[in-house]
Amino acid sequence: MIDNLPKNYDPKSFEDRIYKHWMDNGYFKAEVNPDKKPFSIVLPPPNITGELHLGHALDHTLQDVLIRFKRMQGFETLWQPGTDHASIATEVKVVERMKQDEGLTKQDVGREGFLERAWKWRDEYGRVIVDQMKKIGNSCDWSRERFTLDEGCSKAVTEVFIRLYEKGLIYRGNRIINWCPDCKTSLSDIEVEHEERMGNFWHIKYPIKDSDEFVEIATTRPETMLGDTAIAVNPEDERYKHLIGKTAILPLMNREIPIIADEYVDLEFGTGAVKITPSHDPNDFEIGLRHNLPQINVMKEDASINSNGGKYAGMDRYEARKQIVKDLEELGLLVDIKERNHSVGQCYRCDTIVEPLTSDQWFVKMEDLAKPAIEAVENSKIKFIPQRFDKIYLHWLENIKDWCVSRQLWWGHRIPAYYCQDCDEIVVSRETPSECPKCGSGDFKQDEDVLDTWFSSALWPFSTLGWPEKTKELEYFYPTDVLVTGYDIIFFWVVRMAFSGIEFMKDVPFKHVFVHGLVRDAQGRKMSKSLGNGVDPIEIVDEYGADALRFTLVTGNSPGNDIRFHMERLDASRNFANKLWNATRFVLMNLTDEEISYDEVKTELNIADKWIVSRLQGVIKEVTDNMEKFELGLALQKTHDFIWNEYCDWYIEMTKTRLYGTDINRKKAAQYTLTYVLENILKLLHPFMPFITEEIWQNVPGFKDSVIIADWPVSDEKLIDVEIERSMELIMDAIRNIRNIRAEMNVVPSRKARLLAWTGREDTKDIIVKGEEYFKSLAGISEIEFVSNKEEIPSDAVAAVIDGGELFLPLEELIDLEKEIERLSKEKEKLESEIKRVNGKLSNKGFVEKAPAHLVDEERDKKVKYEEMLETVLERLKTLESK
RNA sequence: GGGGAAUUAGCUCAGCUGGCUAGAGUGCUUGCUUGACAUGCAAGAAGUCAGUGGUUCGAGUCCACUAUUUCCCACCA
Repeated sequence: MIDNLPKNYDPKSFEDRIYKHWMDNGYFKAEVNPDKKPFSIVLPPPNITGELHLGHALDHTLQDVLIRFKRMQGFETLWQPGTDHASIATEVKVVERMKQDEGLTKQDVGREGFLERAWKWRDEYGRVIVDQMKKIGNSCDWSRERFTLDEGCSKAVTEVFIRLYEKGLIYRGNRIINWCPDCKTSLSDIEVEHEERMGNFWHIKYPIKDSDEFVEIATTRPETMLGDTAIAVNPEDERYKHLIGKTAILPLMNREIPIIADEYVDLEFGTGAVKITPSHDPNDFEIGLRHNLPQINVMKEDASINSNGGKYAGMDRYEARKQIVKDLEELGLLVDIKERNHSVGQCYRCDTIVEPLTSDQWFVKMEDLAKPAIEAVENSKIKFIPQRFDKIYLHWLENIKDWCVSRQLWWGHRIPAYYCQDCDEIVVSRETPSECPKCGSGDFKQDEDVLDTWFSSALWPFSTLGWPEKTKELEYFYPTDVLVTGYDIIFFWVVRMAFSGIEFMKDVPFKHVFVHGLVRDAQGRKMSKSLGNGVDPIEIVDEYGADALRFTLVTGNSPGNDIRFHMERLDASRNFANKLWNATRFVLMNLTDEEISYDEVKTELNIADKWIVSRLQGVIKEVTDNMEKFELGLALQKTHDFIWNEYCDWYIEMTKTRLYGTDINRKKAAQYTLTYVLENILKLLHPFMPFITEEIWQNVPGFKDSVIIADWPVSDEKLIDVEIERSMELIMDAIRNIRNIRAEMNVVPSRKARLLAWTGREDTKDIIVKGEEYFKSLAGISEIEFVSNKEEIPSDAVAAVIDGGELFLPLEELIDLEKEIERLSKEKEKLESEIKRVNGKLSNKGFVEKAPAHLVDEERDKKVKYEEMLETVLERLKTLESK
């Protein structure tokens, strides 16, 4: 007897120790190894803005499962970890902290002072994040940890910027962009979140010059009228045709603006006349270009009105709006105020309402880059799982616009563009240029702006492997095998990695994109700080263990779908861990140090041994298939069911008589099989529940090294025995039947009963003989007696009808006739409905002719079986009712 | 305006390419201190697979429409 495990599963007592064991042995380390096939995943680098949440835990668990699976399969696995500097998000946080702790602003401390604080922040949170990932069990190669703002990544960013610039794919221009007045930076289109809101639609009339006429326009943002430079109408609009070419007077500013015709204007919408503000509306901007209209920007960087706004200069944009409406009203130019639902753009980091405005920015030209990225998905070089996401990806890329990549921030990669202070020349270069190619001046100033944070994450799959150097890692591990990420960052990240990888590596960055959903709270709401409904994964690990958390996240989750997180499910997961723990304890308590070989026991293996071994092979095959197809939830569910229902509930119980018996050979067969199956169970479960499987593994004598590096099991066809499985099904079915009778008849568990078996077929008899010991140990049977003539059965016995026979329990005084009739009637109804169903199928000519032969045969077999059983039941009912 | 997803037991969800009597966890009912586990064991009740059509020998699964919920995308001022 080996008794080295405590009675209850206590993850805290071993998880940290196990993780250290893995680290000390270098099991996570990836090497370039030409003798092995590579398998690589890059971790979506978590933002250093804070601590990890359940969404990360899900994302990381899925990756760890895949990596561990492949590692066991013998691949050279690289899970490349790292963190993201998250330019704008982190800058917002650092600014907040600075204000709170020191009462200082960015301007107070200056660029250098700010960056100093930001790096401090990064050191702090970078460490926290890594610690949290370790707690969850992630087997990343920590020796390769990277940061998007480290030296290597920065070098890659500069290189990419320069190469794109030289290719003409990056340009600087004055365009309309999204401006966040709070972060005081430009934003790309996807960094703006649109929300429907109720707002006002102000109808304003503009006087026509040299006329008594007015033209009425409608706007949701009256303050932008300060920058109006035209009025546009549809050229086909009969109402306004006569005004085209005339001049209107812009109220409040008293500026003369032309009335122009443009197809863009919708006759049906609003008044059919549109005020044109090229500097503050993307459509107006386009119209302005078409008609050579001047651009008048009326806002400062905090969105207050600038000197172009006349008497409103200095006012906040909403204050100005109020005043403008009031002034218009006083002038009698405000015609109407209507309520209207319209969409408002907000900054994705601070929720401030974004202003579109014209500004000098850097852009990436997207058309040429998008094309091959579209093709990569179209011809399946990149496959989305589930597939439906390729539509989303394609739609986005097909409608892509140029990407504004400059940000008026400090925390990030500074743009490698230098401006000659003596002429207007721009030089894009790896380092500060010494001489202006145009005027010869040596006086340069680097662009103040930094790059969009996604510019650097786009390079992650190759920048982390050493690009632009031609490293052996890059050669060996690129392209990565699968990218695991949430659907919410397909646009931000997946798309950009795709076109960057294709452009600079001439190959896709990943072959599969395994998409998961968001983790929501029990009510289905997004977890967020402001709602206070976030769950800290580390608290869960402390309370339930990392394995229970991982189990909870993987089960009940299918690709691409959100999951609701119910704390109660953690109990179930923990209970499963405890179950496995105790099953192992049972096995260990019944082992000796002596090693048992297969040859020693092979002639002693009985029906139960052969059954569980056969079933194991089936499970191995199915689970492996599921894993290969990214069906991780299914794989885990099947492993769980096998362990609990088949191994624990049936097989372990079936070994007890032999383990407690005196026949040493029979005992050894059970010990051998228990151990063999346990070993395989631990392997199958390890990717999902790495800690408990490792802890158990190392406590079983004879299990070599660590389960983390054990070979993934391969299903052995030779060990699959359909006949045995069928026999065992019959025995288990009979046992359930007897248990059911005993429960319904309220037979006390301690009361053993004789079993009288009548069998119509020889094979059924054989099976019952083989299962005799299990009827005794699992169904409370004292002895089995076969009868050839039903007349010998006492009339007060209770019957269980099985395939090919009838089992009688003579319970004498305990029998409740009515109850027994009721029970059998239920049985009868069930059989009748089954027979009806089977007959329906078999009498259908189409089914018999077109369905696969084995299915038809199966139905025929069933028909015979059920009809036999029904006959027996009817007979029995007749006997009872005559009493 | 366009696109996607969801709708299966009281609750939370699986159900992969159409083929056993539709499953699990949890909750519920009943009985168990059975020498691994009460974080457990055994037995049980519980489903019109949202609705309507269609394809098929066969539909929870495929197609169309409808309803409800939900997410994403979009420049209608």
